[in-house]
Amino acid sequence: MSRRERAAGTGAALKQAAREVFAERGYLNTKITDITAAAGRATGSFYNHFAGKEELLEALLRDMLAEADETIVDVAGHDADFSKISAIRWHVAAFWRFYQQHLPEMIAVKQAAMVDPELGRRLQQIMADDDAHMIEHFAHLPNPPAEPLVQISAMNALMEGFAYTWLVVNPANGETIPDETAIDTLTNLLHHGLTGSAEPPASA
Amino acid sequence: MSRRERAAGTGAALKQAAREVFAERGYLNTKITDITAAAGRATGSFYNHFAGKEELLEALLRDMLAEADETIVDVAGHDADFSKISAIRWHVAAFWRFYQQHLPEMIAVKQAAMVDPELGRRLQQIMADDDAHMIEHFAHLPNPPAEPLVQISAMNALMEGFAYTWLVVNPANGETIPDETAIDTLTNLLHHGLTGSAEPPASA
DNA sequence: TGTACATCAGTGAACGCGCGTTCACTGATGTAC
DNA sequence: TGTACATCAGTGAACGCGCGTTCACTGATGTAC
Repeated sequence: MSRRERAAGTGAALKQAAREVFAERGYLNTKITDITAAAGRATGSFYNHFAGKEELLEALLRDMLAEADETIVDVAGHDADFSKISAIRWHVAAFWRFYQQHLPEMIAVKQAAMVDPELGRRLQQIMADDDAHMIEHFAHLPNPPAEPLVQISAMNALMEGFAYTWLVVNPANGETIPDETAIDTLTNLLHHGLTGSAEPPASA
Repeated sequence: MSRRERAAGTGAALKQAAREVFAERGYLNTKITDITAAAGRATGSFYNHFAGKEELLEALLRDMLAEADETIVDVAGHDADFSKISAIRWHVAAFWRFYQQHLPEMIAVKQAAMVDPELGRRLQQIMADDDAHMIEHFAHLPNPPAEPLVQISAMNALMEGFAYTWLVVNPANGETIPDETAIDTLTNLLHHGLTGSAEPPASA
């Protein structure tokens, strides 16, 4: 095995170990030695690969976004017309799946941003693309909101907070929710809430 | 000045200083010496009053809840019928005001619970009363939700996340929102979202 | 009311733990000739 | 292909900083007589 391969392997092992340990006890409660121990490496090895915990997190986020960019090719089913409940459900489901797949990163980012506002600001920059994407969707609503950014922040607050509650906090206490219930709940709230819908209730 | 008075004064000064400094740089980033310095006392004085930062936070929360119990007497305008938008608005406005008034505690609790799940669980216990209160409100809806606790968690996620964004994060970047816009946005989303309303859009 | 001792809130320097970070060392891979 | 040296990933003990916590001391209030 070449040096490069070995180093790449250790780097990957550290990242994978970090994901596990972040999911288990959170980002802020994780020590460097927790990560190296979980990866089965010596303490000092960590610094051959990352300048610190924050840089490792940034690497994880880069991986995540790179993967997301690849996956986004299969956007079959994407529909920009948010007046249709199916379009909203599609976005909600995509978000829910993404959050599940990247639970360690979601937890870590939330905790890190809370302690380091500068990081929070940088993340906001990255997410601005998504916001722009959402604004377009809002254009299809029967009565488009006067301040779409406020609507979007509400939408994000709802989805992220709900996902954090039901995919992080409650499971730790043994409470879970079926994916379908979660997606239905969010979809319903957003559909009626955003459209100010005149449709009849979904279920009698 | 008697000893008791002096001690009470220092205790109050420490709590007040903690509130200021929590609001300014957050709970997790606050050192004991930050609090004592802001209160104009010596480091050691802190431990005459609190066993540590967490106990101080608990004292702040007790104060907050005690105050809330007193204030709750003026519940004029309270209406349990959540099918009416005015009832929802009243609750949203009360929440928004409460969050503003207790910003330091809200920030601190959010951060502390994130690092200490046990504290999170205890807070959940305390908030269970509010949830029960909300469930009653849901009974008035035209189509009461099958799982009210899920609805409530969504409602809480939305309100808390939105308040945190617009009262903590965004103001730190110079972005603010008028209270009325915030309350309108939340009210609208919840009203239509919860009722699955058949009412016409609020604004043409 | 006055005096002598006890108690206590407050002080801030010093202590010590936890943990991030470093560094001299090892053994294996890469390179030069 | 073989040998000698260079480089580098990995190791883990040791170092040192930051910060929570302690503690001997001070001066003022409380108590006893």
